[in-house]
Amino acid sequence: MVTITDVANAAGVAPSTVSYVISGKRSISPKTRRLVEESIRKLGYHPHAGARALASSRTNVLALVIPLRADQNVTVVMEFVASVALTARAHRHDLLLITQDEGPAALQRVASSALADALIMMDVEADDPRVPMLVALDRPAVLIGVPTAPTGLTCVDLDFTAAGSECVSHLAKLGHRAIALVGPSPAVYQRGTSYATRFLWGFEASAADCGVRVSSRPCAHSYDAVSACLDELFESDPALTGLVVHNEAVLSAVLADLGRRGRRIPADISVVAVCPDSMAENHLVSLTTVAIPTGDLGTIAVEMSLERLAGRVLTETRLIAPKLTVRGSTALVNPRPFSEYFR
Amino acid sequence: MVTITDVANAAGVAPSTVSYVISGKRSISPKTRRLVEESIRKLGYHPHAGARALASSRTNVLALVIPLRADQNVTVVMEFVASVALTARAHRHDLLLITQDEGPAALQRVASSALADALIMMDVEADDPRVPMLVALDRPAVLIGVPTAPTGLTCVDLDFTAAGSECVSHLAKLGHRAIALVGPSPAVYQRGTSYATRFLWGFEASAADCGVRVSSRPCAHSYDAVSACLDELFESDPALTGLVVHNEAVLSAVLADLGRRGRRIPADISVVAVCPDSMAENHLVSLTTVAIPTGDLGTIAVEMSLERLAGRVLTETRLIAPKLTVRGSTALVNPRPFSEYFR
DNA sequence: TTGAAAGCGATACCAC
DNA sequence: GTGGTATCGCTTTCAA
Repeated sequence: MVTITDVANAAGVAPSTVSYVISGKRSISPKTRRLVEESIRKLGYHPHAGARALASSRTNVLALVIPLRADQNVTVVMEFVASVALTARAHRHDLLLITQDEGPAALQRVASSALADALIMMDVEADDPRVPMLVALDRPAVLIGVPTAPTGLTCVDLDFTAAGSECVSHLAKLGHRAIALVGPSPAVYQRGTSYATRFLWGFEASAADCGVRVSSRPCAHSYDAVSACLDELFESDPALTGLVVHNEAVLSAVLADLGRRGRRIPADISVVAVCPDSMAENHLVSLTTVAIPTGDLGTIAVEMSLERLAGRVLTETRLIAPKLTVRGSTALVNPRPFSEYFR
Repeated sequence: MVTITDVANAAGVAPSTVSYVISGKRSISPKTRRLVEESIRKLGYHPHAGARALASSRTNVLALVIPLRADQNVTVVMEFVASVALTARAHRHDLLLITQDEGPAALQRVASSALADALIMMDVEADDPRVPMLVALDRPAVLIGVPTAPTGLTCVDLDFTAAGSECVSHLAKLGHRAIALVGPSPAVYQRGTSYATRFLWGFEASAADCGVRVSSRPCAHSYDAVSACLDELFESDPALTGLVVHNEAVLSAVLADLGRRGRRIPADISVVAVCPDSMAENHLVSLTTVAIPTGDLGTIAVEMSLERLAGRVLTETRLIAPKLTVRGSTALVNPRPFSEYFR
């Protein structure tokens, strides 16, 4: 193993000088710098992470806590992980992956054993037992999502309330007067994962404002569940012409089932999907979406963590404004045949 | 911060004794053990990971290198990550996530700076530049996938050749005589990711054996690409009655497009999907699959890494036998109307 | 602008 | 069965 002393010897300087060349924490003569940098390259020196952590109480590692549920939207999680990983690396940090199922104890463990400098946690539930733990910990933490009581933690998320409104008002502007929501799986609501409820608030509030009739159902991810969900929605409001799908996992099943029912998109029914933009073109119809900005969320989460690590305390809940992109799955409402209204 | 000395003082023993209680590397009297364990609990002691790594040259961290491409099968990656994470934790190890785009240098960095004890790498390409790097490193490495020259590295993967055969022979047994393969995206073939070619070998070899006619096309993940791909396949062989889809990302698009063409599954066309079993029920039709055993692969990869860390050298390429599960998307070939054969 | 040396918090060897 | 202590490789204070 190549140590800092090896480098120092090769360059004919003291170990501390090598350390300062690397950290840039004091001025170094150009000549010394060149000498040291060359030795580093020549020897292929990489500082020992453990030794560094021990001496500096900085690991340069961020811990990311992710959900591993099957009923979960995999794409969102993956894109988010990607974004966090890339941003972290851009700031010379590495990523430690923690799975949610380990619960609060894992956070404790990671923080107390100095495995990471800061924690980023996805998929926060309303009354999440990990939140008080995070607060008790001495490390900076950033939440993706908004718990009932953020108690000083930094949060970042899509403004799901605004997103819900946006979906309804877009459809309302196109003349739709009966709209339904295919929501996340029942389990998501049961856990009180806040984005589900926040979206629903916006959805319903906007419905009142726009004077449209709305209904909604959670929806599990099996095809049968999707089919049953649509059955119920159409039954409760046969005049439905607009559908909002806030459940990435069932998107293609919803589209397939609408096809099976002979409902053409967007001629018979308009569909707005809440999902990452990267999914918009993978279906039979190019989808009008309200984007889940996975990339931005990841980047911001990392940058907020680093801000806090740098001592800048920002007790902030940052909600990102939704962006709706019109594509091929929404259109002006199609006046229905006379007969359908009076049967 | 609670240190080992704090615990030692609280228990009235030497720090080394605490260390030995924790590691179990020498016998301890029941009384001392109880005393120490109590102090540990009471103080909430967690050993400092960096200090431990420095002293023992073990980090208890595994590095996992994953691909982040959009054209990639997200579900497979996620399930695999989950399995690796869980197995690692079960063996008291943590997981450091490395993204593939950082290339060979990242592996070098992680190994040389002692960030992890061993490396697990997914999505290995035939002539992967990271493989020689991995060989040069002093750390154990396990590959998911099989490069052209494993040069002593431990590899584990589904036996994709056998999987390809299995798909064909299942369909052949049902009487299908014209079968097509919707393959991974062209990019996967271009990169020489070996599972694609291995599957194709098995697919074509078995076709010869079973006396069936086969054709195949790679397929990108946009709906348009899927549609074009099916166009070509049906054009090159209008009598097609069996379809094998070795591309999880386009599965639902394929099914949707078959629907659009008026081909019923399995009445008009049988479909075998190569994907994790967890995806079998999410579609309009319950899918006959050859499972990608993400869970097993992850578990085995971790256990092999730990074996090598324990000094047991197993220069082994382990291929897992495919398992085909019959569900609702394959059926006995449907004799086509006379007219279709002669038009 | 540079060097010497005292820790950081564990592990594991050597004694007893 | 237990304790003392050198050691791991780096950072950072103090001194020059």
